[in-house]
Amino acid sequence: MAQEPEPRWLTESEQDAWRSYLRASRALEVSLDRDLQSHGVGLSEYELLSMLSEAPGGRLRMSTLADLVIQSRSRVTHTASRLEKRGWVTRESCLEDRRGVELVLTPAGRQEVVAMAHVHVESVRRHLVDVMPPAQFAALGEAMALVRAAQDVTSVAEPADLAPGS
Amino acid sequence: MAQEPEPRWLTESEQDAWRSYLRASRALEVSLDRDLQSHGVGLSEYELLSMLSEAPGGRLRMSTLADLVIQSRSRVTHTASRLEKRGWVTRESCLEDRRGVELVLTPAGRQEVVAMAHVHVESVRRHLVDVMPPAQFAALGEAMALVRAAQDVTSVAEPADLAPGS
DNA sequence: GGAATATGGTTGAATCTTCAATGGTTAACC
DNA sequence: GGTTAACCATTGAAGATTCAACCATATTCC
Repeated sequence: MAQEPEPRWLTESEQDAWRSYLRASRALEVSLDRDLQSHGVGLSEYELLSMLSEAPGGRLRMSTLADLVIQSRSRVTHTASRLEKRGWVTRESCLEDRRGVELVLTPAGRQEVVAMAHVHVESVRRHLVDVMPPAQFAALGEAMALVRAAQDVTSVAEPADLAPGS
Repeated sequence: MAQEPEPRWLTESEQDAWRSYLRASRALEVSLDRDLQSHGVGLSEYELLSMLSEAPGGRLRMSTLADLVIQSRSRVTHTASRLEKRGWVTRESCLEDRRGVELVLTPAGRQEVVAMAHVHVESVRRHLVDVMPPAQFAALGEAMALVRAAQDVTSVAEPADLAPGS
């Protein structure tokens, strides 16, 4: 309500770095998506299948999955339904917690993920990993790990208070 | 068609860095989006308005805009229509090239962008810039600039041959 | 034990994005 | 000059995502 104080604008070099990040991350996403289209999935669907394939028994609870891939529960529900139609996953209700549902990778699904992984890893190399020296890529990873860590602390007190002024 | 050669899988540390990137970039997008929701726009809409606000005369051709923000022309058309309904932009047909259309920021639109920018820059600082030392952030920017550059060369011969096997 | 609250997941509608097809304009070619 | 090919932007339908409301089960607290 009060007169807004002038924000701390980015310096020119911060601005440059931020723009580079924004544009590159967008372009990267487009490329990775496009390469996966050969298997009829986008990156976010692949991530989901990929997490499943790494989990013991190829099974994971919906909410765990949602947290892992950073997608809303609703989105995971819808995506799971689509993947189920294709015969790549099935749903099973949890034994311990009957509210829960586990998503299970089918044999056909596993076969597909493997095929996708081949395409995907080459894609990630070509568009990201191999475009810079290994040390630089490692540094990129470390910087992004900091970003991720910062997100956590910021949004711990989040699900409840989404209405700053009400 | 031939037996696929085993792909060059990522090493463990490459894998770690890639995962960090993927998760952090997703989480970051969510946070930046959420902070902008207070003004009823997402990051991609803001980007569009922002580009417009920086352009001389607050005007830019649709296709230029699409390239700048890395979105499909169709998406920009639809988004522009929504922004137009809100009174933040108007369309004007080009004088030189009558195929073209220019999107023009209205005074009301400019006022909004300024308000959004205040929120946005603080958001970018909190979630990204200020979570690491300046030198590290600069390095992040440089790495991403390489990614961006690599995209360009990769997709130069792209619009035509999108069907590898047909 | 039982009410109140929190959690897990789904649903359908609204919204946004993608995709393929289209109309209008300009450039290239012969 | 006129045909052909490219480009710009839009359109509408199909597909994906978000949002709010909902049901079922678990947990908390008295």
